[in-house]
Amino acid sequence: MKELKIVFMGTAELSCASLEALARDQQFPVAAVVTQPDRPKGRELKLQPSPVKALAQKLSLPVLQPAKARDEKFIAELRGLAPELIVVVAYGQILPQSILDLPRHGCLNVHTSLLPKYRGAAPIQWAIANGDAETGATLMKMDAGLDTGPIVAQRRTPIQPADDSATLHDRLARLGAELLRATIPDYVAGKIQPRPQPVDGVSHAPKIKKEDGRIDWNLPAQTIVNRLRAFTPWPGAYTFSLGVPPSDGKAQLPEGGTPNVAHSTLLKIWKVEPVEKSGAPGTILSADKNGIVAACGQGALRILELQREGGRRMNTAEFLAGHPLTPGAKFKR
RNA sequence: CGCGGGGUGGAGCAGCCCGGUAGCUCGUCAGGCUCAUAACCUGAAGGUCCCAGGUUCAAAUCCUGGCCCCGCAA
Repeated sequence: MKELKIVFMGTAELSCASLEALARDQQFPVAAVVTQPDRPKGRELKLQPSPVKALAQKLSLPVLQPAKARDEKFIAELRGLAPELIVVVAYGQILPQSILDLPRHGCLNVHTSLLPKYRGAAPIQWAIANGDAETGATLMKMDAGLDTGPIVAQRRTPIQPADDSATLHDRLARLGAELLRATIPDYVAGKIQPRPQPVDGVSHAPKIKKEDGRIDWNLPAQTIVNRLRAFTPWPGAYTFSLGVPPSDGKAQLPEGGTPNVAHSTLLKIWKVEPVEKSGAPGTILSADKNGIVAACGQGALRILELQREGGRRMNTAEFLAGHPLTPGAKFKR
Protein backbone atom coordinates (compact mmCIF):
# COMPACT_ATOMS: atom_id res chain seq x y z
CA MET A 1 0.00 0.00 0.00
CA LYS A 2 1.22 3.46 -0.80
CA GLU A 3 1.68 6.11 1.82
CA LEU A 4 -1.36 7.93 3.05
CA LYS A 5 -1.09 11.50 4.22
CA ILE A 6 -2.93 11.90 7.50
CA VAL A 7 -3.78 14.77 9.79
CA PHE A 8 -4.50 13.76 13.37
CA MET A 9 -6.87 15.70 15.58
CA GLY A 10 -7.10 14.97 19.29
CA THR A 11 -6.67 16.47 22.71
CA ALA A 12 -7.22 14.08 25.57
CA GLU A 13 -5.10 11.34 27.05
CA LEU A 14 -7.41 8.96 25.23
CA SER A 15 -6.11 10.19 21.90
CA CYS A 16 -2.46 9.49 22.58
CA ALA A 17 -2.47 5.76 21.97
CA SER A 18 -4.01 6.32 18.55
CA LEU A 19 -1.59 9.05 17.60
CA GLU A 20 1.34 6.95 18.66
CA ALA A 21 0.06 3.96 16.70
CA LEU A 22 -0.26 6.02 13.54
CA ALA A 23 3.01 7.85 13.96
CA ARG A 24 4.95 4.65 14.47
CA ASP A 25 3.57 3.08 11.32
CA GLN A 26 5.43 4.08 8.15
CA GLN A 27 2.28 3.67 6.06
CA PHE A 28 0.66 6.61 7.77
CA PRO A 29 2.83 9.71 7.68
CA VAL A 30 1.19 12.20 10.02
CA ALA A 31 1.48 15.58 8.34
CA ALA A 32 0.30 17.52 11.34
CA VAL A 33 -1.38 17.20 14.69
CA VAL A 34 -4.29 19.45 15.59
CA THR A 35 -5.09 19.88 19.27
CA GLN A 36 -6.83 22.36 21.53
CA PRO A 37 -4.93 25.41 22.78
CA ASP A 38 -2.97 25.14 26.00
CA ARG A 39 -5.20 25.47 29.01
CA PRO A 40 -4.48 26.80 32.49
CA LYS A 41 -4.05 23.85 34.79
CA GLY A 42 -2.51 22.91 38.06
CA ARG A 43 -2.26 24.79 41.31
CA GLU A 44 -0.96 28.00 39.86
CA LEU A 45 -3.22 27.75 36.85
CA LYS A 46 -0.23 27.71 34.56
CA LEU A 47 -0.77 27.02 30.89
CA GLN A 48 -0.30 23.37 30.13
CA PRO A 49 -0.10 21.67 26.74
CA SER A 50 -2.68 18.99 26.06
CA PRO A 51 -1.45 15.40 26.39
CA VAL A 52 -1.62 15.14 22.61
CA LYS A 53 0.52 18.22 22.11
CA ALA A 54 3.12 16.88 24.48
CA LEU A 55 3.25 13.61 22.58
CA ALA A 56 3.34 15.31 19.19
CA GLN A 57 6.32 17.36 20.25
CA LYS A 58 8.06 14.25 21.47
CA LEU A 59 7.46 12.70 18.07
CA SER A 60 8.63 15.91 16.36
CA LEU A 61 5.33 16.39 14.58
CA PRO A 62 4.04 19.83 13.62
CA VAL A 63 1.28 21.04 15.94
CA LEU A 64 -1.67 23.30 15.17
CA GLN A 65 -3.79 24.75 17.96
CA PRO A 66 -6.68 26.78 16.59
CA ALA A 67 -8.98 28.28 19.19
CA LYS A 68 -11.89 27.36 16.95
CA ALA A 69 -11.81 24.62 14.36
CA ARG A 70 -14.20 26.49 12.13
CA ASP A 71 -11.84 29.45 11.84
CA GLU A 72 -11.26 30.24 8.17
CA LYS A 73 -7.55 30.79 8.51
CA PHE A 74 -7.13 27.42 10.17
CA ILE A 75 -9.20 25.66 7.53
CA ALA A 76 -7.11 27.26 4.83
CA GLU A 77 -3.97 26.05 6.54
CA LEU A 78 -5.42 22.58 6.79
CA ARG A 79 -6.30 22.62 3.15
CA GLY A 80 -2.74 23.56 2.40
CA LEU A 81 -1.58 20.37 4.04
CA ALA A 82 -3.75 18.42 1.61
CA PRO A 83 -4.48 15.49 3.90
CA GLU A 84 -6.02 12.43 2.30
CA LEU A 85 -7.54 11.38 5.60
CA ILE A 86 -8.23 13.07 8.93
CA VAL A 87 -8.32 10.94 12.07
CA VAL A 88 -10.15 12.40 15.05
CA VAL A 89 -9.92 11.02 18.57
CA ALA A 90 -11.35 12.98 21.48
CA TYR A 91 -10.58 16.35 19.95
CA GLY A 92 -13.26 18.18 21.87
CA GLN A 93 -14.73 20.43 19.19
CA ILE A 94 -17.40 20.07 16.56
CA LEU A 95 -15.91 20.06 13.08
CA PRO A 96 -17.61 22.10 10.34
CA GLN A 97 -18.73 20.42 7.15
CA SER A 98 -15.93 22.13 5.24
CA ILE A 99 -13.39 20.14 7.23
CA LEU A 100 -15.36 16.90 7.02
CA ASP A 101 -15.34 17.23 3.22
CA LEU A 102 -11.73 18.27 2.96
CA PRO A 103 -9.82 14.99 2.76
CA ARG A 104 -10.43 12.60 -0.07
CA HIS A 105 -11.27 9.81 2.37
CA GLY A 106 -13.17 11.99 4.80
CA CYS A 107 -12.75 12.06 8.57
CA LEU A 108 -12.61 8.96 10.71
CA ASN A 109 -13.45 9.14 14.39
CA VAL A 110 -12.75 6.74 17.20
CA HIS A 111 -15.58 6.69 19.72
CA THR A 112 -15.32 4.64 22.89
CA SER A 113 -18.68 2.95 22.89
CA LEU A 114 -20.64 0.49 20.81
CA LEU A 115 -22.45 3.04 18.70
CA PRO A 116 -25.26 3.95 18.43
CA LYS A 117 -25.20 3.44 22.15
CA TYR A 118 -23.70 6.26 24.22
CA ARG A 119 -23.23 9.03 21.72
CA GLY A 120 -21.59 12.01 23.34
CA ALA A 121 -18.96 13.08 25.79
CA ALA A 122 -18.74 10.40 28.47
CA PRO A 123 -19.45 6.97 26.98
CA ILE A 124 -16.92 5.12 29.13
CA GLN A 125 -18.31 6.39 32.40
CA TRP A 126 -21.95 5.79 31.61
CA ALA A 127 -21.34 2.26 30.40
CA ILE A 128 -19.91 1.43 33.83
CA ALA A 129 -22.46 3.48 35.75
CA ASN A 130 -25.30 1.64 34.08
CA GLY A 131 -23.80 -1.72 34.88
CA ASP A 132 -23.30 -2.79 31.26
CA ALA A 133 -21.62 -6.14 30.70
CA GLU A 134 -19.61 -4.95 27.74
CA THR A 135 -18.65 -1.93 25.75
CA GLY A 136 -16.20 -1.26 22.98
CA ALA A 137 -14.65 1.07 20.48
CA THR A 138 -16.23 2.19 17.23
CA LEU A 139 -14.54 3.59 14.16
CA MET A 140 -16.94 5.71 12.17
CA LYS A 141 -16.92 8.07 9.25
CA MET A 142 -17.85 11.44 10.63
CA ASP A 143 -20.90 13.32 9.47
CA ALA A 144 -22.48 16.53 10.65
CA GLY A 145 -24.24 15.01 13.66
CA LEU A 146 -22.83 14.20 17.05
CA ASP A 147 -21.38 10.71 16.77
CA THR A 148 -23.96 9.78 14.16
CA GLY A 149 -21.76 8.80 11.23
CA PRO A 150 -21.77 5.42 9.50
CA ILE A 151 -19.79 2.67 11.20
CA VAL A 152 -16.55 1.45 9.63
CA ALA A 153 -15.52 -1.04 12.28
CA GLN A 154 -16.25 -1.97 15.83
CA ARG A 155 -14.53 -3.96 18.52
CA ARG A 156 -15.93 -5.16 21.84
CA THR A 157 -14.53 -5.61 25.31
CA PRO A 158 -16.20 -6.93 28.45
CA ILE A 159 -16.50 -4.66 31.47
CA GLN A 160 -14.91 -6.46 34.40
CA PRO A 161 -16.18 -6.03 37.95
CA ALA A 162 -12.78 -4.57 38.86
CA ASP A 163 -12.88 -2.00 36.07
CA ASP A 164 -13.21 1.66 36.83
CA SER A 165 -13.16 4.52 34.36
CA ALA A 166 -9.37 4.67 34.48
CA THR A 167 -8.75 1.03 33.58
CA LEU A 168 -11.50 0.90 30.99
CA HIS A 169 -10.31 4.17 29.49
CA ASP A 170 -6.82 2.78 29.00
CA ARG A 171 -8.11 -0.44 27.48
CA LEU A 172 -10.42 1.39 25.09
CA ALA A 173 -7.63 3.77 24.11
CA ARG A 174 -5.54 0.79 23.03
CA LEU A 175 -8.51 -0.86 21.36
CA GLY A 176 -9.20 2.29 19.40
CA ALA A 177 -5.58 2.52 18.30
CA GLU A 178 -5.59 -1.09 17.11
CA LEU A 179 -8.83 -0.50 15.29
CA LEU A 180 -7.29 2.38 13.37
CA ARG A 181 -4.16 0.52 12.40
CA ALA A 182 -6.06 -2.57 11.37
CA THR A 183 -8.85 -0.84 9.50
CA ILE A 184 -7.42 2.17 7.69
CA PRO A 185 -5.68 0.24 4.88
CA ASP A 186 -8.84 -1.62 3.90
CA TYR A 187 -10.92 1.47 4.34
CA VAL A 188 -8.89 3.66 2.01
CA ALA A 189 -8.69 0.78 -0.46
CA GLY A 190 -12.47 0.90 -0.62
CA LYS A 191 -12.85 -2.60 0.74
CA ILE A 192 -15.02 -1.48 3.60
CA GLN A 193 -18.40 0.09 3.00
CA PRO A 194 -19.37 2.16 6.09
CA ARG A 195 -22.82 1.08 7.21
CA PRO A 196 -25.28 3.55 8.72
CA GLN A 197 -25.87 3.30 12.45
CA PRO A 198 -28.97 1.33 13.40
CA VAL A 199 -31.89 3.51 14.39
CA ASP A 200 -32.63 1.25 17.33
CA GLY A 201 -30.51 1.39 20.44
CA VAL A 202 -29.54 5.02 20.24
CA SER A 203 -28.61 6.54 23.57
CA HIS A 204 -26.61 9.47 24.82
CA ALA A 205 -23.80 9.80 27.33
CA PRO A 206 -23.81 13.39 28.57
CA LYS A 207 -20.77 14.99 30.08
CA ILE A 208 -20.21 14.04 33.70
CA LYS A 209 -20.81 16.80 36.17
CA LYS A 210 -19.31 16.93 39.63
CA GLU A 211 -22.79 16.66 41.02
CA ASP A 212 -23.15 13.22 39.42
CA GLY A 213 -20.62 11.93 41.94
CA ARG A 214 -22.85 12.61 44.89
CA ILE A 215 -23.95 9.35 46.47
CA ASP A 216 -27.66 8.72 46.80
CA TRP A 217 -27.89 6.26 49.66
CA ASN A 218 -31.43 5.36 48.64
CA LEU A 219 -30.11 3.53 45.61
CA PRO A 220 -29.34 -0.19 45.81
CA ALA A 221 -25.80 -1.01 46.93
CA GLN A 222 -24.79 -2.45 43.57
CA THR A 223 -25.95 0.64 41.73
CA ILE A 224 -23.88 2.83 44.00
CA VAL A 225 -20.88 0.59 43.41
CA ASN A 226 -21.31 0.92 39.65
CA ARG A 227 -21.57 4.67 39.80
CA LEU A 228 -18.59 4.88 42.10
CA ARG A 229 -16.50 2.85 39.66
CA ALA A 230 -17.71 5.04 36.81
CA PHE A 231 -16.76 8.25 38.57
CA THR A 232 -13.32 7.02 39.62
CA PRO A 233 -10.92 8.73 39.23
CA TRP A 234 -13.03 11.72 38.25
CA PRO A 235 -15.03 13.41 39.69
CA GLY A 236 -15.04 10.83 42.47
CA ALA A 237 -18.02 9.75 44.51
CA TYR A 238 -18.75 11.72 47.61
CA THR A 239 -21.13 12.11 50.50
CA PHE A 240 -21.40 14.30 53.54
CA SER A 241 -20.82 13.24 57.09
CA LEU A 242 -22.72 15.22 59.63
CA GLY A 243 -20.32 17.25 61.67
CA VAL A 244 -20.53 18.55 65.18
CA PRO A 245 -20.76 22.27 65.82
CA PRO A 246 -17.25 23.37 66.82
CA SER A 247 -17.94 24.74 70.29
CA ASP A 248 -20.69 22.70 71.90
CA GLY A 249 -19.70 19.52 70.14
CA LYS A 250 -18.44 16.82 72.39
CA ALA A 251 -21.49 16.15 74.50
CA GLN A 252 -24.02 15.35 71.81
CA LEU A 253 -22.15 12.78 69.83
CA PRO A 254 -24.64 9.91 69.86
CA GLU A 255 -26.95 12.17 67.91
CA GLY A 256 -24.99 11.14 64.86
CA GLY A 257 -22.16 13.54 64.35
CA THR A 258 -18.51 13.06 63.61
CA PRO A 259 -16.29 14.50 66.31
CA ASN A 260 -13.20 16.40 65.27
CA VAL A 261 -15.04 17.54 62.21
CA ALA A 262 -16.70 20.88 62.22
CA HIS A 263 -20.08 21.13 60.52
CA SER A 264 -20.74 18.72 57.75
CA THR A 265 -17.79 17.61 55.74
CA LEU A 266 -17.46 16.35 52.25
CA LEU A 267 -16.04 12.86 52.14
CA LYS A 268 -14.79 11.30 48.96
CA ILE A 269 -15.40 7.59 48.85
CA TRP A 270 -12.81 5.67 46.87
CA LYS A 271 -13.25 2.02 47.55
CA VAL A 272 -16.23 0.03 48.75
CA GLU A 273 -17.61 -3.47 48.69
CA PRO A 274 -21.22 -4.58 48.99
CA VAL A 275 -22.21 -6.44 52.16
CA GLU A 276 -25.30 -8.31 53.26
CA LYS A 277 -26.69 -5.88 55.77
CA SER A 278 -29.56 -3.49 55.81
CA GLY A 279 -30.89 -0.47 57.60
CA ALA A 280 -32.23 2.98 56.98
CA PRO A 281 -30.41 4.37 53.90
CA GLY A 282 -27.38 6.42 54.82
CA THR A 283 -27.13 5.03 58.34
CA ILE A 284 -23.77 3.85 59.60
CA LEU A 285 -24.21 0.31 60.83
CA SER A 286 -20.68 -0.21 62.07
CA ALA A 287 -17.32 1.52 61.97
CA ASP A 288 -14.09 -0.24 62.86
CA LYS A 289 -10.77 -1.37 61.39
CA ASN A 290 -12.65 -3.56 58.94
CA GLY A 291 -14.39 -0.62 57.39
CA ILE A 292 -17.36 1.65 57.73
CA VAL A 293 -20.57 -0.11 56.83
CA ALA A 294 -23.35 2.14 55.63
CA ALA A 295 -26.87 1.08 54.70
CA CYS A 296 -28.19 1.68 51.20
CA GLY A 297 -31.65 1.55 49.71
CA GLN A 298 -31.02 -2.12 49.20
CA GLY A 299 -28.16 -3.88 50.98
CA ALA A 300 -25.19 -2.03 52.38
CA LEU A 301 -21.67 -0.97 51.51
CA ARG A 302 -18.44 -1.38 53.38
CA ILE A 303 -16.25 1.67 52.84
CA LEU A 304 -12.58 0.74 52.65
CA GLU A 305 -10.91 3.91 51.43
CA LEU A 306 -11.99 7.48 51.73
CA GLN A 307 -10.68 11.02 51.71
CA ARG A 308 -11.61 14.08 53.65
CA GLU A 309 -11.73 17.46 51.98
CA GLY A 310 -8.24 18.82 51.74
CA GLY A 311 -6.81 15.59 53.04
CA ARG A 312 -5.21 12.65 51.39
CA ARG A 313 -6.81 9.37 50.55
CA MET A 314 -6.64 6.87 53.41
CA ASN A 315 -7.99 3.56 54.56
CA THR A 316 -10.78 3.31 57.07
CA ALA A 317 -8.59 2.47 60.06
CA GLU A 318 -6.45 5.56 59.57
CA PHE A 319 -9.48 7.71 59.02
CA LEU A 320 -11.27 6.49 62.11
CA ALA A 321 -8.22 7.20 64.28
CA GLY A 322 -8.87 10.88 63.82
CA HIS A 323 -12.57 10.93 63.00
CA PRO A 324 -14.37 8.42 65.17
CA LEU A 325 -17.78 7.51 63.77
CA THR A 326 -20.37 5.80 65.87
CA PRO A 327 -23.00 3.36 64.61
CA GLY A 328 -26.26 5.17 64.19
CA ALA A 329 -24.61 8.21 62.68
CA LYS A 330 -25.81 9.15 59.26
CA PHE A 331 -24.46 10.23 55.94
CA LYS A 332 -26.39 13.12 54.55
CA ARG A 333 -27.41 12.82 50.97
C1' C B 1 -0.35 37.79 42.95
C1' G B 2 -7.20 32.79 40.55
C1' C B 3 -10.01 30.52 45.16
C1' G B 4 -9.71 27.42 49.50
C1' G B 5 -7.73 23.69 53.34
C1' G B 6 -3.44 22.10 55.95
C1' G B 7 1.90 21.20 58.42
C1' U B 8 1.20 19.14 66.56
C1' G B 9 5.54 11.88 69.27
C1' G B 10 5.53 6.39 64.07
C1' A B 11 -0.15 6.98 61.63
C1' G B 12 -4.78 9.80 61.87
C1' C B 13 -6.65 14.07 64.48
C1' A B 14 -8.08 17.77 68.76
C1' G B 15 -6.05 22.15 71.06
C1' C B 16 -5.36 28.11 68.15
C1' C B 17 -10.86 32.35 67.85
C1' C B 18 -10.29 33.71 74.01
C1' G B 19 -1.72 33.14 75.06
C1' G B 20 -0.31 30.19 81.09
C1' U B 21 1.33 21.52 82.74
C1' A B 22 1.45 18.57 75.19
C1' G B 23 -4.33 16.01 74.65
C1' C B 24 -7.38 11.93 71.90
C1' U B 25 -7.78 7.26 68.87
C1' C B 26 -4.34 3.84 66.89
C1' G B 27 0.54 1.83 66.59
C1' U B 28 5.28 0.50 69.25
C1' C B 29 7.62 -1.59 73.78
C1' A B 30 7.06 -4.00 78.76
C1' G B 31 3.96 -6.54 82.05
C1' G B 32 -0.87 -8.88 83.25
C1' C B 33 -5.29 -11.76 81.97
C1' U B 34 -6.67 -15.77 78.59
C1' C B 35 -6.61 -22.53 75.80
C1' A B 36 -5.96 -18.47 72.51
C1' U B 37 -6.24 -13.69 69.75
C1' A B 38 -5.92 -8.19 65.43
C1' A B 39 -9.66 -8.99 72.02
C1' C B 40 -9.29 -7.00 77.20
C1' C B 41 -6.48 -4.62 81.63
C1' U B 42 -2.00 -1.98 83.50
C1' G B 43 2.35 0.70 82.67
C1' A B 44 6.31 2.92 79.58
C1' A B 45 8.97 5.04 75.70
C1' G B 46 8.56 8.52 71.94
C1' G B 47 7.40 15.70 70.29
C1' U B 48 12.77 21.29 67.50
C1' C B 49 4.07 21.85 67.98
C1' C B 50 7.32 23.23 59.52
C1' C B 51 11.33 27.37 59.54
C1' A B 52 12.90 32.51 60.76
C1' G B 53 11.93 36.90 63.01
C1' G B 54 8.44 40.02 66.07
C1' U B 55 4.90 41.15 70.34
C1' U B 56 4.71 39.42 75.58
C1' C B 57 6.53 38.14 82.24
C1' A B 58 4.89 33.97 79.16
C1' A B 59 3.58 31.74 72.20
C1' A B 60 1.38 25.33 69.37
C1' U B 61 -1.91 29.67 70.24
C1' C B 62 -1.28 36.60 68.40
C1' C B 63 1.70 39.53 64.16
C1' U B 64 5.19 39.53 59.77
C1' G B 65 8.02 36.87 56.19
C1' G B 66 9.51 32.15 54.10
C1' C B 67 9.37 26.70 52.87
C1' C B 68 6.44 22.33 52.02
C1' C B 69 1.75 19.38 51.25
C1' C B 70 -3.33 19.04 49.54
C1' G B 71 -8.28 20.27 47.37
C1' C B 72 -10.92 23.34 43.42
C1' A B 73 -10.33 24.37 37.72
C1' A B 74 -11.67 18.83 32.85
